[in-house]
Amino acid sequence: MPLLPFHDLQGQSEKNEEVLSNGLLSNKVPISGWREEMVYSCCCAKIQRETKGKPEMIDVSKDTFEGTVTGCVDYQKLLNTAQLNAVTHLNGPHLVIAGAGTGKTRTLVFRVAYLVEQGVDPRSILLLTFTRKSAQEMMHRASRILDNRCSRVSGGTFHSFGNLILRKYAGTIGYSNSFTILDRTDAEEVLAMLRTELGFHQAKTRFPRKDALMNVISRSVNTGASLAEILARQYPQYAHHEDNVCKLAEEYARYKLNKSMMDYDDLLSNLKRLLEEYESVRIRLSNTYRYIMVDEYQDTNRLQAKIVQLLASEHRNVMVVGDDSQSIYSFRGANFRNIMDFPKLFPGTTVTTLEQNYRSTQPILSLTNAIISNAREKYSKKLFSNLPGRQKPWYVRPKSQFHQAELVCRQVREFVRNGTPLSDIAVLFRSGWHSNDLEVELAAHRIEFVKYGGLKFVEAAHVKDVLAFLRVGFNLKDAIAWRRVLMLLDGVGGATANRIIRSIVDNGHGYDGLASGTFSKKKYGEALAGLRDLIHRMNALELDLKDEVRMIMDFYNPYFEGKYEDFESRRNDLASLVQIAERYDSVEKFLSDLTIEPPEASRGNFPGEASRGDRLVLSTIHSAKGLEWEHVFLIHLVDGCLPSSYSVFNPESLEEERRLFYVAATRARKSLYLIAPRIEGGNEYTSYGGPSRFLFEIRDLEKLTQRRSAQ
DNA sequence: TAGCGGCGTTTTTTT
DNA sequence: AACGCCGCTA
Repeated sequence: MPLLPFHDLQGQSEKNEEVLSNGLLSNKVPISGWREEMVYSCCCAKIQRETKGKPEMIDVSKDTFEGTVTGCVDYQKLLNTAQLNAVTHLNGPHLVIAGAGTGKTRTLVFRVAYLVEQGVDPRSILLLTFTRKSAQEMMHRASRILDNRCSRVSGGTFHSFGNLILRKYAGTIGYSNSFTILDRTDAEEVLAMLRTELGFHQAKTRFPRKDALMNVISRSVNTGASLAEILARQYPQYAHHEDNVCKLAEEYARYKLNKSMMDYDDLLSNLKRLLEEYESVRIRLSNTYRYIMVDEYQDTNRLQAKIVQLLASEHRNVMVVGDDSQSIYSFRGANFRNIMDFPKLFPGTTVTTLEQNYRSTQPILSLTNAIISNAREKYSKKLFSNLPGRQKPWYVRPKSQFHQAELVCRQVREFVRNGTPLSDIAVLFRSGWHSNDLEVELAAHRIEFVKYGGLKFVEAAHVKDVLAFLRVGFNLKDAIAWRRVLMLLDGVGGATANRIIRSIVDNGHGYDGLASGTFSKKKYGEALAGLRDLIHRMNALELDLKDEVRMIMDFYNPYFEGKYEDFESRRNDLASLVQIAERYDSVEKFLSDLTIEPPEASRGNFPGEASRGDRLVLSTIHSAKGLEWEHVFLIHLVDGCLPSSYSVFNPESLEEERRLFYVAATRARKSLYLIAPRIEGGNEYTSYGGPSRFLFEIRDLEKLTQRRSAQ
């Protein structure tokens, strides 16, 4: 079953529960749960509880607690002073600066429980997190501390929240509520089309490429800076195209509105516009969500901050949590200074700083402190740990990438032999493809793994093909999906696709435009008729989504086999897609979820059930955010990889690369491997070969790490 | 004019 | 693996 992140409050207030204007419930409903009957015996990792007479062991190592049979959660015993201070903060703005591993999530989880225990309606708590998964996990953990009421908290990402609200209020801002969502590639495609249509591509001097255009426009939306400013700062070589870039941006906005499409940024900017321009909506939403919490606040941008401010306008109950040292999303317009500006946005903010680390041993912490101490700008926190363990991080320099892979495989096996589950070991790297050679080696050693980050399976061409069929059925005007579908047909290229789309969308013929006389005589006429038939069948009946997808697969199959040489291996992804579709009953939710919050595993891993097994974790550092493992390998610690060669000419992005290194190293609980292979084949631009400059700059590297030969 | 296949280049990170 | 560029063919 798809876990839908938000519970919608409107009209759902339950009997016996009246939500008062302060967000508290007037009647506390007696909880029917295990809490009253549990017999507990608490130890470090497990407690035994008894539900209706059946004993059951549950692992609460992350949220160990000692409840009393009748009473409440004993917060004082379970939290340190700083955490307790944040958790029991009730009203007004509050900022939590939480260093890596200091119990940030734990604090949020307990605060949810605390609020609920104080009688706050869980549905009026809005928990905005970086991924849907972390929201779910937090609610789950809160449910275990208190009871099931906690699972009714509203939670998810800014984008999914935007989608939820906009599906309801699209009409208010002049949009159709059956809008489709463009992912990054789709959005760039639109820009490329418009650029050609406006004739900008044949300018005397080179006009920006589609990805650069998207960067500029997106950055402007997310930071509030003008296109001109961003062009001047980031792309001075295109500054003279300013007028046309502005025209293109306007055209792009108009196009999306006309065609009922929103890109990722629109989910935020339209939400902001809705809240800003329609007071009654703002008041209603603000009264619905009386307690707002934002996780990973260091990675939010100005637009998101503004949304939080508007949502909180009626009560100012906002708690944000973050760590400026872990800000790694500046390419999305985030700025670590945002977190420091929070008190300015909300005068009267109180602050808690969490400094005791509960994750890593002191030797690991000493190294990570040394890494971040080289940051140009930071707000000082001094992390300390009381965890036992004297093992220093290892520093290894294998002879080649191959030796690096060998080393990891061997060491992983060793850990497994000593009883560590594979899933408690991770290999982290800067870019998706850095693990390519390792993946081959792992397969040879028969070590199973899941990979996070890099090319996601929803981004694979064949999966996008299938989704495009659903999209044109859902939103007739989705020209990008039309293009994709039409160009599958023999004899149809970009130009013909455009003509057909014009007939469907602009001439108002609708789906019957596919069968118009001009096209039916062409060699693709028959294929078009088949397509029209498919869409009619899809939309006419009350079909299950699953059946729609099956029909699409049947139609698509011959094109699929013709288009991809390796179609046999790609078929797995399509099977996964069908599996996921089975969990949904609405096309809209299926499409939105896949676009906004796709299954996080990459292509080739079966998303969903299959990924639950005990597997080694491979992940980009970005995707490893917020997670931790017993043993962590950091591979490709080579200049040009980390820091990325793209960042080395810009001091600010270089600083961010250092924070990335810091985030990666702070994921480890017991052991950490820094691996810097000698890499052949670098050029003067990438400057591959040497160990990362971030290693050289650590003053006591020799003391803080142990050298180890790769053999 | 449009479609299409071949070839070389290039890969940051993500909602 | 995907994109841009080029030249061949209908």
